[in-house]
Amino acid sequence: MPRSQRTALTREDVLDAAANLVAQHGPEALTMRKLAAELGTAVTSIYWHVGNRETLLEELVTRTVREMGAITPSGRTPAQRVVSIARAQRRMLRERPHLIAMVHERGLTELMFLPAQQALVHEVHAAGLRGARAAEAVRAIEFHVIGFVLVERNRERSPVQHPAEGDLWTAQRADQDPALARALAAPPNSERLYLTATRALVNALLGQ
Amino acid sequence: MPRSQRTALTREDVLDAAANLVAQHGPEALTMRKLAAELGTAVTSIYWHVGNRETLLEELVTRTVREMGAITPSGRTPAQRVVSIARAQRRMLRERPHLIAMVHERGLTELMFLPAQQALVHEVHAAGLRGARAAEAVRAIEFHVIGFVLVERNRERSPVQHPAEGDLWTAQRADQDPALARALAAPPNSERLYLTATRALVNALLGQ
DNA sequence: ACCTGAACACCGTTCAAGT
DNA sequence: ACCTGAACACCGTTCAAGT
Repeated sequence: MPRSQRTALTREDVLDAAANLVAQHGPEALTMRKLAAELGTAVTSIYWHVGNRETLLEELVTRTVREMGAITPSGRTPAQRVVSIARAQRRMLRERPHLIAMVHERGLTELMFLPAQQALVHEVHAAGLRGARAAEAVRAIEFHVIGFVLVERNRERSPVQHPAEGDLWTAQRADQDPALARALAAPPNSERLYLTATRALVNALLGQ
Repeated sequence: MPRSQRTALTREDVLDAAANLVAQHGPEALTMRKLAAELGTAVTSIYWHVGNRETLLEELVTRTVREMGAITPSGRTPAQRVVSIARAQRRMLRERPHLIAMVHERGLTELMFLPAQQALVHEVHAAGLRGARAAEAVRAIEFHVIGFVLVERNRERSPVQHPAEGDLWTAQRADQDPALARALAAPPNSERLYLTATRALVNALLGQ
């Protein structure tokens, strides 16, 4: 949908159109020529507004980092509140896969997670951890959350597996445990797995 | 270093040169023209041997998957052996960052991890878990290992953080805990963090 | 201040032609 | 069976020129 010709092209117009392209089809779909076509202008006017492709992407990343912020923990115990933070983060991350991937690539994950990190510090403190030990717990949780979402995304994007998942697991291979073989042959229930793993880790770290 | 002109170019020559380029500078450094220059041939002879760029990368990925295999757990208890598997995997993954990233992108992580997965099943079984519960434990550990390495890589590749890490954390923000603030301001000790997090998770999952 | 087309140096890929 | 150069359709970017 080309933009109305009535008003002059603005930097915001360019950024919005670019964000749209990236959100829908990923950064590789953002070519300067496609973007120009989308906006109904010459390729070169884009350069006037945003410099070049790299700074354009950079700007989209900065926007995303700014947007990710509000964290409101819920639950009675510190452990429950930490788990609620972890779940909220996963949800937010999964809503913007392409943009988040770009934030990752540019090494701004840390900055993006600062608000959540502060909330985690608060909870870990409430659970009685202090100093270096508290810091390690916070980081272990952060790595877990981000790592899980990365792995999850990865699996979802993946094309058909070379050997289909089911073929890899037979009862013989699973030490004669057919139920185990069946469970490993099926795709994992990420929601449930995330909750189990998060709870296990948090409980172990907070020592409860 | 251009290859000797004495013998005919083989498919292996092409793959080796490509693997070198990718291992050193990442897949974006692999252009057909650079590769041809490296091999001292015309761009188009590469096509005769390997089809096109995509199948060339595909072949490198297949090689990498094949190479990652041998896992020999060590330790007395199942929990210790699981931790030893997790550590070995992290080491192997960190040795081939670019190639591993390509395996991830193509969704072959699962296949690559099958041998390790079988070892994990064995240990989880030895710890007394069965059926769906055992499967979930295995998967939680796998997600943890892969996720951790992904996050770690991510942080290492990252350029200078927009606000330097130290600036983000002051004692006020850390609930009046200077030691905590100091720990969060410094870059994490990944080795130690990995061990702590892995042990916490494994112990919680195996119920020991 | 904003927009334009032409031109440049790169890509991956195809193809007809050579040996 | 293997290799070649020419040509095509794409890129991002620069620049002098327009209004």
